[in-house]
Amino acid sequence: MPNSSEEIVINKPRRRSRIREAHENSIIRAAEQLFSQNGYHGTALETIAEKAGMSKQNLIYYFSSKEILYQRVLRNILDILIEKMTLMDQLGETPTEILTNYIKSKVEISRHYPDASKVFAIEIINGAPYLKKYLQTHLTPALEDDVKLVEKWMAEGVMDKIDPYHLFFMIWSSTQTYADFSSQVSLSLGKEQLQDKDFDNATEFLTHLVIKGLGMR
Amino acid sequence: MPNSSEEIVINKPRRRSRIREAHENSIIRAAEQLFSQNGYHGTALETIAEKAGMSKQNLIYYFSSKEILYQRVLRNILDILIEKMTLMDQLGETPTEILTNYIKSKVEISRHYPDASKVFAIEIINGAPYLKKYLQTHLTPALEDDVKLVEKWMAEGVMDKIDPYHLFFMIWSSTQTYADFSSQVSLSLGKEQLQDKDFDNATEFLTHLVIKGLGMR
DNA sequence: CTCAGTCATGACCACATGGTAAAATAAGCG
DNA sequence: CGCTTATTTTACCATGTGGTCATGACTGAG
Repeated sequence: MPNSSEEIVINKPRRRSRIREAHENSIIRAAEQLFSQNGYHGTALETIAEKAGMSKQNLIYYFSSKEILYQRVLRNILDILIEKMTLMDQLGETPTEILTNYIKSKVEISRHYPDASKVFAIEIINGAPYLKKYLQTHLTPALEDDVKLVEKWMAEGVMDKIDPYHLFFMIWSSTQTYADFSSQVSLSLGKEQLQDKDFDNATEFLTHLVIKGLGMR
Repeated sequence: MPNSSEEIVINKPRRRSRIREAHENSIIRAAEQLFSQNGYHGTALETIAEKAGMSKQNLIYYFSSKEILYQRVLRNILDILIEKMTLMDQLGETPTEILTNYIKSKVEISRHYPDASKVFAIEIINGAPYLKKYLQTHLTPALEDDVKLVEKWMAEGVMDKIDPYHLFFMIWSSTQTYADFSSQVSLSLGKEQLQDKDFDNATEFLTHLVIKGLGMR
């Protein structure tokens, strides 16, 4: 139980000021967008600062180095991805429902966090220098669990016997493509930008393909 | 009709010397690898030159600017991609055979040109600043033809009625992922590097999924 | 009011890097 | 050999940019 207020307040509570919170957010948003368009080295701190509405020096006040800012951007999207990355976390009773919701979740991420998703993708393409360790400790174990679950389903005869790993690779890639390769996708569809309807169509198609392709239901 | 030989030979034939050919090749190889790992801005000309075994100034002698070199790298992989990009070009009599070979071709590209594929991917992620026009004039029309072919198959009842565009997006993304996201894939599989067997498994899985998922055969 | 800590700006610099200019050397060819 | 063209090297520079330093302005709690 807390003591009387004036007691051992050695470390000042130093609450995150509202200004700091707001500015860090706008910096991260700006950084996501610029990093995703021009890459890490192709983006100048001054450009980010400008987009976030402040001076470069002020930006450095909030993020003491470019690398730290970059890692923060990566970390942000990773938290989102990890959270929805596991089959277990999906609502649904039957395997079909679970898989359906899994696909849906991943398309949603592409729809709502396209810039961050692109930064993540580039990082992976570059060989995941910053993320390798984190992926090993967080993503891989979660994937193992999911694989086991799928194998259980296969043993129970509710789906075809296939290589579960490649199933996940396929779902990851074909859902993320609506963020990462959106320029190619929208170009192919003859649109300036992807609409909600397009994401829905994607979800529907992928669900159909996976469920039927695995002989489920 | 040509006159006697010594007359108007203003433009010398100037055949591509063997040295030039060889050096340009090694430069492009080095550039592919470095661009794919560090991006355009993250790669110094001097680093490329070093990897190609020559001085920076000599590299500039062969490629007069960094941008020109980059476009050449892009152009190279694009030519390969475009060549195999169309369903029409696939061998095979039946729709099933054609689709199977299509998937196989695309996985082969990921297997054999991983670096170039990554450079291409990053370019698309960045919004395809250099490629937009080229994609519009070359890729989109080819895709349209393929879509029409698939629609014909659907009309003939040999496959389920689905959105053909998303089918192609799915095939593109899930085959390219074995090049672009190879670091994540190999990490997930617990390997240092992908083996031939992994590519074969991927092909087999994707083929199964697509053929069965579309109700073909 | 005041004053510590937060926020913001201007001046500046070290350094990497793309690119130029010119001179030197090697290769092909009559 | 002698001459032209192709290749390579040496020296150099202009620019962009990440980051430091010192200083000033603002703000809220006591």
